[in-house]
Amino acid sequence: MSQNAEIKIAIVDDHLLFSSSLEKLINTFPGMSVVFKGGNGSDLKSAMQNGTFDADIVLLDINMPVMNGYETMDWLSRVHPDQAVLALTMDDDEMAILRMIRSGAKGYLLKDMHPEELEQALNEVAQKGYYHSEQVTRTLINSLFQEDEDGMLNLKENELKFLQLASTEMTYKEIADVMHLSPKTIDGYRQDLFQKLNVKNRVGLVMFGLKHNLIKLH
Amino acid sequence: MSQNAEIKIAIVDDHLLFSSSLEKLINTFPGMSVVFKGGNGSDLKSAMQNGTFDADIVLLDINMPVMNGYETMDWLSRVHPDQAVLALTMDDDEMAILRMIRSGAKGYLLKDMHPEELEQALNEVAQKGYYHSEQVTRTLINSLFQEDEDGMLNLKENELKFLQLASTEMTYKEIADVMHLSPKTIDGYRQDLFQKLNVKNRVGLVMFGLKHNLIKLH
DNA sequence: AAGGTCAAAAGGATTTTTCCTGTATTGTGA
DNA sequence: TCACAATACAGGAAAAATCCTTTTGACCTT
Repeated sequence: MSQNAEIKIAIVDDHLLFSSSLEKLINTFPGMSVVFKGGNGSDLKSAMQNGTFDADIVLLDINMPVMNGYETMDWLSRVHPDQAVLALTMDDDEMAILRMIRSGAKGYLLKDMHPEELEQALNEVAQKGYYHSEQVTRTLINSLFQEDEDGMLNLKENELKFLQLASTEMTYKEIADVMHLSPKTIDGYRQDLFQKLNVKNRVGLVMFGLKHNLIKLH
Repeated sequence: MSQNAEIKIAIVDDHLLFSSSLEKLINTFPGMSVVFKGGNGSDLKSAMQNGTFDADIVLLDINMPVMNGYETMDWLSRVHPDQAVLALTMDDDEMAILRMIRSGAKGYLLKDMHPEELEQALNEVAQKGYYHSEQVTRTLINSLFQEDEDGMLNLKENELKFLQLASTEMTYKEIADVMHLSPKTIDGYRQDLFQKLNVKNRVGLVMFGLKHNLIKLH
């Protein structure tokens, strides 16, 4: 992206009204234009695989159906590690921010930000390669002082799956069946997670999972 | 609002990026313009009490801090019953829709709608006084065939309080203490709610409460 | 080969949740 | 006043969840 060329933006967000509106807004920013809109990660993936895709910056929503922001970010950092991506979401949840940054996002934006800040963010990413708002920076610094926060992110495959099943009405025995594991193993996961996430019971587990977007509201 | 005058729109949404973007979009619709933006119900209330407010249609988000869509709608239908309001939100939750319609909203829009549909909705409300998308209409018709849906809304004071406490890590005995009731009474509430809401256990209760905005994510 | 780590699983016990049925009290309309 | 519904509460028991400690087997390191 040379200094004088237009900055080309892609928007990936399942709320059509939002992405269409955002497109209008961005098109009013000098030197920028929206060249792609998609409703989920799969749309973006298809476009990139078609070869028709050519955006400098991807604005990526986190909460989407089909292929959400995390999955999309993971895929991008594997297949197109140089693609600049700005995560764009409603909540300033600490783990969500950390997870996206870790997966290679160049910045993290909140939907209640000021439009001017968006313009600034897009320009900075185009020039400097990254952008972090005060808000996000504060969150990141915060996390440095929480040594245990680290353990929270690192849920293993099975622990995450269990966590998600724990938010259904299944008994642990039924969860064990579904996961093809012994009820005693499930009990082990449960116990580990209680300690790791600092909760007292299954309800605490569910609330934690929802708060940190590990569980969807079925 | 005469036939040839501009339709004046107010947007109430806590996500500044969204409301600013939406403003740009709406301003591209012929014969419409945004005359007010607010971040929550209180902003709207202040503006209307100042007398400076003059919008034909209010686009009202439901999930907002400080004064949310429900509270705002209730206030509006008391103090300004003739103000046309379109609820605008992310989720197509049945109870949310019913609650807004009941409070007097002229229509219910989803944030993943097509921009053209928004234009159509705004025009219809300006002319006919109401707008209901197929999606919402379907939901409403649906609710007619669910006789018990009504019972869902009608949670008694204590049942609601219990439901909210059930989403904490307290045991039922502790909940009983907090509510100054016998554990056996709490057990009664639990049993009634399980049946009324058609869930199997406490996790189901919590998920139901969250889905229908009876419980907040602490 | 010995030692260490890790995931899966088990034994065994306690607490909590869940279920079903039944009672006492109170207010309310016929 | 009597019947009825609603609410708070109780007894008793089965099922599920929770807790704590150990074992097993696979894999890796030294």
